[in-house]
Amino acid sequence: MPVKNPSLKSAASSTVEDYLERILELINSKGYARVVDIASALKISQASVTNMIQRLDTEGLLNYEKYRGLVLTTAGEKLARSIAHRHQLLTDFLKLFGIDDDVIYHDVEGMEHHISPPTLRAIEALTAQLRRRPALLAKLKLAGT
Amino acid sequence: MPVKNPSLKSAASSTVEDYLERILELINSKGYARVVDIASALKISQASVTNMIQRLDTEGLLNYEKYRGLVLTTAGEKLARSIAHRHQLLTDFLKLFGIDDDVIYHDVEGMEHHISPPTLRAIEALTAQLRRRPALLAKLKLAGT
DNA sequence: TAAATAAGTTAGTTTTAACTAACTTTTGCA
DNA sequence: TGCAAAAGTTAGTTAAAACTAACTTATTTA
Ligand SMILES: [Mn+2]
Ligand SMILES: [Mn+2]
Ligand SMILES: [Mn+2]
Ligand SMILES: [Mn+2]
Repeated sequence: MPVKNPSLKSAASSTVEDYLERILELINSKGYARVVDIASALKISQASVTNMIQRLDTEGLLNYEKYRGLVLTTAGEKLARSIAHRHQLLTDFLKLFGIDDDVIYHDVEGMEHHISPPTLRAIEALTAQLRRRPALLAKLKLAGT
Repeated sequence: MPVKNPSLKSAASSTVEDYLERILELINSKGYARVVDIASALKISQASVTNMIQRLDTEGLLNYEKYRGLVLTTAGEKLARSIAHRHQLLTDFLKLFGIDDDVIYHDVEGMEHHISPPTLRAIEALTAQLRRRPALLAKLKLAGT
């Protein structure tokens, strides 16, 4: 079921979003993103990664030099950052409830691609409010046992 | 990106979940689910629906008699109900924030397939608590302008 | 610095879930 | 009752995104 995702300006597919997210993460943590590391982070083959990188280059989200390496373009970095930010907000929200980190990661990794800006803003504001209400959160955690 | 969804006993794909959800909805509203109505609800071709119905029959989620009609099996109905319930809980949650109905529907339709039971329980409990705190909700709605 | 290993690429294949076109069955109505 | 329209089915095609196998380029190390 190809559900269109209008949540970000340049409507990228879930797949593209996950690649960009991983690439930015690798650049932030080690300074560069190699094919082999992207592949291992996404648990897919290097061949698939090469293929996608070439596509992202074509789409202007990164510049790629064969066999050498890649850098995100301004557009690519901006998009990657918004994807990472959305992931973080959703994670922060779910962390309020004492859900297992693995479960949170799994759920966020799937749902993030389907959250529109209005919904994300609501969740962000809600998270901020809930953080100021430990009593309410305590009640919720009890309910979850 | 084939993200496995362990959120329901018999791990059905997002696609299967959407079909079952539509089928149950049609049965609830008009008493039966025809190929042509499932197709129009999901905005896909009748041929695709026929194909999926045959698959769901094979998988034991419904009984299908060619050219005649279908009924959900006990397993199929149980699964469909849990899918519908999850959809409802997520909708109830997002309705708290004054998000447009269209946006809510779109987001829920996508994210529902990636919400694990613990996350769903947390959201359910949170919704119940927030309903008792109109002041907090009012504050959130202001933030969203 | 040459051989071995690691990394990256290409070509072709697979899977899933759509699609269209042509056909069959059922239903509704003159 | 029979025929046209609606509904449903089949067969073959397409597209996205994965895969494997074989190949090329780069890096490491003896
Ligand atoms: Mn993510
Ligand atoms: Mn993701
Ligand atoms: Mn739904
Ligand atoms: Mn859905």
